[in-house]
Amino acid sequence: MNRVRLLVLNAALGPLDYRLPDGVAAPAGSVVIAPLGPRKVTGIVWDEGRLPGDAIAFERLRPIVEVLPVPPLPEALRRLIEWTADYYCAPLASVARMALASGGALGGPAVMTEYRLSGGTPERMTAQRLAAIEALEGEQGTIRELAGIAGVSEGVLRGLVNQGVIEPVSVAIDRPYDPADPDHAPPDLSPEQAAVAARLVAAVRARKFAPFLLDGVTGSGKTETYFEPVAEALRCGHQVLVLLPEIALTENFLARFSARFGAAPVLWHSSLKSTERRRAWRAIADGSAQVVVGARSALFLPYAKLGLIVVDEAHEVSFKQDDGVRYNARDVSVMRARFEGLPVVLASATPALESLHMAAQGIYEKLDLPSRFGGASLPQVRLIDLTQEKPGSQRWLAGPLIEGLRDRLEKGEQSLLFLNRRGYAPLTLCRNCGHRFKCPSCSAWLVEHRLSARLACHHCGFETRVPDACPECSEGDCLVACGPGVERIADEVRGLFPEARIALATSDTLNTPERAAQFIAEAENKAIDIIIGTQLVTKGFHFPELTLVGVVDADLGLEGGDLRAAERTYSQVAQVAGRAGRGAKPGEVLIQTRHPDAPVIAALADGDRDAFYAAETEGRRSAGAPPFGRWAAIILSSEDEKEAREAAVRLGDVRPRLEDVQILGPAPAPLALLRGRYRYRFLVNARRSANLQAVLRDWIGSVAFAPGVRVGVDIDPYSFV
DNA sequence: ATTTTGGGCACT
DNA sequence: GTGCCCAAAATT
Repeated sequence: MNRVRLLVLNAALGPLDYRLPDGVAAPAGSVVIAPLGPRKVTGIVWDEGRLPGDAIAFERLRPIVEVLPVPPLPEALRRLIEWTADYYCAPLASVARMALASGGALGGPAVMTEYRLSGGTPERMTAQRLAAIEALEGEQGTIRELAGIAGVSEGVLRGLVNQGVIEPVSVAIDRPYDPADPDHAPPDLSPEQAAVAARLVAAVRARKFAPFLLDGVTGSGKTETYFEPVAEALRCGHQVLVLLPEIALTENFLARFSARFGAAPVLWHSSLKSTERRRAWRAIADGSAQVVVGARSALFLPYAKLGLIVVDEAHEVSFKQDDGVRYNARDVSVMRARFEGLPVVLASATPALESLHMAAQGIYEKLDLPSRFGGASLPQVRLIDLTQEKPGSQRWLAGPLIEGLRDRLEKGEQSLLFLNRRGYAPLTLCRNCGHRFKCPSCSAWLVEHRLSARLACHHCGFETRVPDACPECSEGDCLVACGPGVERIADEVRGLFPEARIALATSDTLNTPERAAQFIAEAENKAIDIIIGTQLVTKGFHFPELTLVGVVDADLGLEGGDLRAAERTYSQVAQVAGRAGRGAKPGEVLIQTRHPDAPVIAALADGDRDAFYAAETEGRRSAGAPPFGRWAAIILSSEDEKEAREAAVRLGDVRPRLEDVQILGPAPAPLALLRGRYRYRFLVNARRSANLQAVLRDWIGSVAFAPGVRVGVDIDPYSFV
């Protein structure tokens, strides 16, 4: 019986049965077009018996329209899609959509028409035609290209096409990628690196599930080390996926990759143009893309013959996707490796507590790189107690930090100031009436950006010009900036050291690969004295002349009190501190704080990572937080405040009463208004004995919500907004 | 999600 | 009866 069950790519529809026309084959995983009412939808043929649904009489089934000319999604990927949907309480269709992330690639190889001589002769020969025929011997290209080669007009060639002297040929638009050579430039590894590399190379050869935690201090050469198993996978003819947290700033990584393998990797990220996306998707699906370097969305692509996954900077919170399907690419990577039977390497200088716990349990194999490459030493860390060393009014740099900057300027060395706050000031108010500038569709202040003369909401992208007068009281020249952003710190540094060459490094200033490359080139050529940056500068950079790192406000990340605040602060500061002293000269790190005794800050000062992890582990254990228990957030949102509140109350009324699941809420979410939607939140804490997902599905499924209400489930939430 | 259907209601 | 609006049902 040629009946197939389709997973249609529409989150609101269940699985649907169709008929396969006689003579049409569509094994599980095939991507097809099916009729749905008057429309057509894309669907994936799913394994028999794995999608629930009542069998419809065969006579009533409509036939599939078309089987698309792409390889069927492999079995391991189908299992991964099922696991992800189940674990993160997301619709299967939403997860499957991520695998088919390129609509354009599904239509088959994109072709264009080129032309070449057919060997015939025209009825009427002219001088120009003769010249063209002689010049084009052995050439092939578009009419425009051939006209250029032959030195005749396009009209002459079109005439020859009409005569059949020049014939059209279809060629694929998507050119193959340059091949990567595993033996292009083998590195000179330290014995420590070589031992780790050898272990990983052996795992690649074995080609079975093997999770590794590569724990290496900043500057230990993790990248060069994991390039060796990448090379081995290439020798075996397998594909490699390298996940990076921020694809925006990969210049440094790409340069190192090209130097090692003699070719650029295949890139995958959300801002690929549709033609690049199609080319990459097809190469990934047919196996010709050897090494894919991508953001988290590259994880669900249909690799034809994957042999290794590397998650670099695996502790990074940006691996947690917070819109659409809320998955953690670090965790899903391990699951993909399990379904595919592959080694997976989680690399980090400050691993997530969960990862260390898995290693301690023997589930992950831990590989250590405890010393810096080339004999460089780890930087000296010193705290500046802001309650003792007070910066001036409307100033944010304390005396010792200013002295440190002056010292480096005099020695011709570089400094880096880190503050994780874009813009000039996080809050603007009117001195006259106290009006505060607030986003119209979020409960958040507007952040002043002087470089663009705008007030911007960092949550929804709302922007407005900085007004001349207060919109509330109409008083002119009355706006006051409150608090510092990196732009304001740059102003302060400029005032202190007018002669210093200063660079702002934020997602606003380094928003294109060209600008990022230029920044890196200038920093490497010592054309910059002081770098002032956000989050963006905490990872990946290697500037040998950088000897001072100043953390402007180490307490910033501790505010808000979310579950991972301490860990995030620790890894952020440790990572940015790791930028110092990577060359021959030793580095120094100055951390400004109002809480020098807080366990995180003290651990950073002492360089005592184990103490921090031990304290954090105990905190997590007593809070029932991962890895000892599990958290989930449920967000109910609606454009109508009352509708959202009523939905939350109704859900709260039918909450399950279970011994091992505790439910807090509903309460207005920390961002009670986001992008024009009012939000209420439940927090769910479950012991490991509970089947958290099943409890949530039953609970939420028992309530019928108003049409305007959206229900979002966030398993293992990171962002608590 | 998108399209079709059908009920209720005002108007001719 | 007819047109119109909105909610509910169906889509395989």
